[in-house]
Amino acid sequence: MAAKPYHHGDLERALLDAAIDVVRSDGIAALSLRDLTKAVGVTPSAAYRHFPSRDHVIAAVAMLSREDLARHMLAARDVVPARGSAQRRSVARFEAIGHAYVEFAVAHPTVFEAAFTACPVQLERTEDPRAWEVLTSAIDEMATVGAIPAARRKDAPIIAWAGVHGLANILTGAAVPPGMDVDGQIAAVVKGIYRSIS
Amino acid sequence: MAAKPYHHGDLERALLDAAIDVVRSDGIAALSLRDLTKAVGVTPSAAYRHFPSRDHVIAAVAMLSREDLARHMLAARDVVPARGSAQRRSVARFEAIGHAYVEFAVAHPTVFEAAFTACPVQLERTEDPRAWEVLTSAIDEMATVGAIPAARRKDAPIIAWAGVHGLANILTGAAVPPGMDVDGQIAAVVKGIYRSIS
DNA sequence: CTCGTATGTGTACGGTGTTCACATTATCCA
DNA sequence: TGGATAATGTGAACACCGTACACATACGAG
Repeated sequence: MAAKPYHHGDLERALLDAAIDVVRSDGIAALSLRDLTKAVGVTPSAAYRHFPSRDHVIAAVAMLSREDLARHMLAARDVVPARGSAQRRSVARFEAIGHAYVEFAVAHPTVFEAAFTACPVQLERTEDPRAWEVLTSAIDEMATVGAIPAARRKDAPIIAWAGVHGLANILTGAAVPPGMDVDGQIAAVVKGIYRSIS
Repeated sequence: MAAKPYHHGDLERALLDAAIDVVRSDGIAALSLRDLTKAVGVTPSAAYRHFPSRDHVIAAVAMLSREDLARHMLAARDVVPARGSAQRRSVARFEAIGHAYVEFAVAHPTVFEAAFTACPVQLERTEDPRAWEVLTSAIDEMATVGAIPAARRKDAPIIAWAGVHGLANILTGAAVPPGMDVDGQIAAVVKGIYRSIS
């Protein structure tokens, strides 16, 4: 094995992995190109062979974080038991998705923050799962099965999205008193959303 | 008049004003101490006589932005006509507050972003209006007048807050298609919130 | 009037993103 | 197989940033 090959092999992937580590532990604001390249054992300039600017790597980890969130939602949805009526089951799947959204944010606040960070650079989107589509498809399920009235179907996605996204932002914000019943508030909001669209 | 007095007079206020201007035009991320002090006509070090660090001025403009938002909500609430039943009126005031919250975010996205920016420094709060209290007091109004059932009063604040805050975050985020009916979505969410808590 | 204190200046340090000429390695084509 | 050519990493440099510290200046109380 060569002690230090001149070429790294897959520097882009290594930089993104290091970036995700930084985001997980210290948040997206602590992301520095120089630290990343140092962690990977490479010169700062080397990063520019793979990313046009720091904003582009931020955009990349934001997209990866969003996919991570979407995967958590899918996993939570697919784990609800297939018992009960079709209506009750579709509602249970929808509520599982809502819980997963907020719980992911509470469990990994820095990743959630990174996922929706406002970055001046836009990335062409991939084919990976997106949270919005997971949520709307669950709503479509409820609609076709009759768990929510057809008249509510049009506004249901934005109502549901706003509810879970808002709660997630609030709970990941600074001022969350230690004694607060987080699970209770999540349940209240998710139930409230269903009440609003049914 | 002295051309350039050695002492500025009220540098703290001047720095905050300049900071608010920067946030309004370029967002909180573009806030630089050196730019601020240059705009005011003073040396960078001078800022440290009034703020311990850049994070403290960010925290200060965040607080000012939140107060700005709260004032908009109050103004919108106090402008609803005093006609109709007490119940209808309390609901109209509540809905006006919700609309004002989201519309402020859409009209001044950079200020809204600054208002809820996660800053590592905490400021002791002032006696100025706070959005959360404006919203909960409107809910209390509805409850005492009978516009919403007493059983829903406990969870109503977090449901309402999550809804408007989430929608505001979504609409100020990057991907808002140009043809989207923003006003329609605001109305849908505000109506949905009331449906959820009534 | 004088002295202490508040406020602004000048200079400097370490860190950052970014650029560019150059060195090195991989790849492909004759 | 060998040699051009593209891909990738290096090193030094630039401009900018937040911050610290010694010093200069102005205000206010006694």
